[in-house]
Amino acid sequence: MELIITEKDNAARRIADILSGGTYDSSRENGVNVYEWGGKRCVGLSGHVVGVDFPSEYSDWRDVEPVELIDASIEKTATKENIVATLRILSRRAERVTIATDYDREGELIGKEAYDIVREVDEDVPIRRVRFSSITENEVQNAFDEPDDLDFDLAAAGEARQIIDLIWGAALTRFLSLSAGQLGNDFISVGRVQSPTLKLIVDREREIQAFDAETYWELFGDLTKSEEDGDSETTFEAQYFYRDEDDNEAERVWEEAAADEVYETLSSRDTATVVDVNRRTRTDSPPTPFNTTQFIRAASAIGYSAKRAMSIAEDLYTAGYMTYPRTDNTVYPDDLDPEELLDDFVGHPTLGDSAESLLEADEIQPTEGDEETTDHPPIHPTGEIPSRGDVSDDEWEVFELVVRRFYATVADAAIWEHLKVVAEVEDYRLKANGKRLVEAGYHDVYPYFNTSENYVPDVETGEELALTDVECEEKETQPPRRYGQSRLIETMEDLGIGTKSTRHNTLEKLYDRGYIESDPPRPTKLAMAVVDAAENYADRVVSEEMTAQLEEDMDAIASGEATLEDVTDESREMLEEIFANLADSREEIGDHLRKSLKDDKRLGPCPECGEDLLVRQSRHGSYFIGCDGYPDCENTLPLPSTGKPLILEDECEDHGLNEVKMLAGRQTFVHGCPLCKAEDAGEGEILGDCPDCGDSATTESSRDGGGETAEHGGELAIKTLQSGSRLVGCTRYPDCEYSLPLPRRGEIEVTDEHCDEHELPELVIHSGDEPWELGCPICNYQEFQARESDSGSDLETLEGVGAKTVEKLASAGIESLDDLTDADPDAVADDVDGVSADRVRSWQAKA
DNA sequence: GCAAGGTC
Repeated sequence: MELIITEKDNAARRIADILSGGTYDSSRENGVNVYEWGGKRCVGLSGHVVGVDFPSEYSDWRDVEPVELIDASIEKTATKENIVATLRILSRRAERVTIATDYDREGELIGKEAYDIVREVDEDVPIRRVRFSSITENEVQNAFDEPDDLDFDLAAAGEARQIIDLIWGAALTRFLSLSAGQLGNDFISVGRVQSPTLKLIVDREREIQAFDAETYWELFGDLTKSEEDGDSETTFEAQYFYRDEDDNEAERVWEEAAADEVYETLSSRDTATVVDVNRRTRTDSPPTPFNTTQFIRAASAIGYSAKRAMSIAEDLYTAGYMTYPRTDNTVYPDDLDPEELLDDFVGHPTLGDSAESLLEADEIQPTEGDEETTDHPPIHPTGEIPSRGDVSDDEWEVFELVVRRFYATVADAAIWEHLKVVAEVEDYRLKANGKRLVEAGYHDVYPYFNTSENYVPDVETGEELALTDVECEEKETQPPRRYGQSRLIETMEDLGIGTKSTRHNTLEKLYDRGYIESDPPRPTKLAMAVVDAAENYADRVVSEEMTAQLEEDMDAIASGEATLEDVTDESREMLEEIFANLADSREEIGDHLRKSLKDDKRLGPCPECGEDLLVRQSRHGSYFIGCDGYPDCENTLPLPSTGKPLILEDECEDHGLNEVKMLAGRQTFVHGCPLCKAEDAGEGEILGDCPDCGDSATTESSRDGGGETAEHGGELAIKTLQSGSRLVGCTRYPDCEYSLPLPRRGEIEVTDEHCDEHELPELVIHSGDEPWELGCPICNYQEFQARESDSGSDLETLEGVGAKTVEKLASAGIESLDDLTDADPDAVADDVDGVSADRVRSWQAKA
């Protein structure tokens, strides 16, 4: 029996299909698909099925000095146990093993990992390697006709990367996290790829912060050509320009006096003389085939985030509509026949016309990009077309983009005609740039690029044009723009950091770690501090140089010029040096990081004590705003219970607090100034005297001869607790614990109507469509208690048991705590929907 | 609970 191992299930199935001529049987072992035919079995891994890590004695961050990780041993452990187990079982019965993982460095390492697993089971079984760059009949057959051996040097190059990434990443991450006391979920991470990416964002932010706007002026005027018939005329806009010291054309005038002078001259005249007409045609070549980065860029131009674009591409790939979405290749393989692929679209209601028009060309010659790799073909449609009902609108839109990009790569160039007209008024010149799309070429089949024209009429040198509407606009230079996600991914590719499969994930990681926010991403104070610290003490890890050097070293290992040990030893030494310098600065770095973490949570001054108001999280995970002066100042403000708060740059004019946005995926919304919101919600509003300790109560007790509490008379106010729940409580809390419950959601309106009995205002809750009249909070609470005692059940005294659950339990014959303690938990779980046996046991324990 | 790289 021959065992064929591929990198992923999808590849296993397609190879089985090709080699068996479609006659394979499939079965599942340990949840892993196995394809079988004529003495062969084919199984797909899921990328890496083993990973590197330190032995368990290093796993407690506080017990281990980060520097110790540098020389710690490194283990390989199974990360996909079911797949590893399946591989072991299948290897036992194999007489030959063929490794058919992807044809790139990481594929070689994944192949080596499979090799090691097979070797543990069988020392002697022959193991060979096949390589193909696309899973097509030809390529796969050829690869299996000419099998090769695993390239252990290439795999070792990949292993060196794993080791270096782990040691540097883990040691520095732990150092920063420990120095700032940020453990658990909020650790401060550093890595060879994420940190240089973060530095890109931080550097741009520094430029923006250091930017000083400068004022300049630009002048415009309308030129009009009257046609010969005298009836029609054409007006177009022209802009003033001059020659700067380097003899380049410049439009911006930096001095107001100079701008005024030009303005005066231009507006005093009503004609301008054409002094130059320049006409040229420009060829606009069709775009090259999609690699991952260019695909993400194009998808982002039509509104998809990098993450969303990749996720849709993944789905379309799995469904068989397009090729593998993770590729660096921009050159179609020889065995892609463009005509054949176009044929697949002929007759399609929306995609057919373009395909048919492309097929009319005499010769079809696809464009090529600069990068030709062996791993996968550029992203292109497979020729399988989903029906509109099979895919979502988003999926269809992305699919159409991929199809049309393929169309574009086999289409003709477009031709533009540019017409530049220069007209003179005394010594001042005005220019107009016209452009016209003469041949639409590929734009006809790929409508994603801007093809807007700017019409400038045909004029001749010496012609007089009417000059009107001269304007002088005062403008300011703008700071550089933040990188957008797709621009970042492109820049990462240019710098050689990350891979086609990981770049978009790296951005997600930076969001998750609290380093960047919003889109385009803006770095947090923490991010600025982390980059600062790394620049000062470990600048290698925030520089793309580290990757460039690593690539060189990996090439040396792959070619046999160096060994894995040479490279990793040298890397360890460099990190040792870094730690030698870090040792004395631990506290200083920690202080800076901690301060920055606080800055990221700061909203502004507390209105009660002047310290800072900070976003905090309760033990239950809900967010609220608390004062940095706590426990001296107990001021808190509520935040909505949905989403994660993001502090915006905008400040509230009334309170000087930053506004807050709640991030909750599609339900994201701007909450605004939390103090305004709290005031709107009636927060802190005094409703009346406290019945337990207020004036009216005191009056009664004074009749009894007491009365010493008169000056401390408590009042009832609306309060929001840290957990987000609201209540009417006494202002003398904690001395007086009187409280009444309020609903968790909705805005509370305090009306002018008062309850006769309790002299408290009636409340109305606004949530959803219908306002709900809660009435006097005391009456409301009394009614609630009455209902509860009516239900006659003591079950509701259990934590987490509401009226609905009581009803459900009653229908199963459980009407009291006694019934519950006698019941069999499993039987209750069977009878009552949404109640587990464990939950019943926990009730029984409490009861 | 660390990295980056595969894959889902």
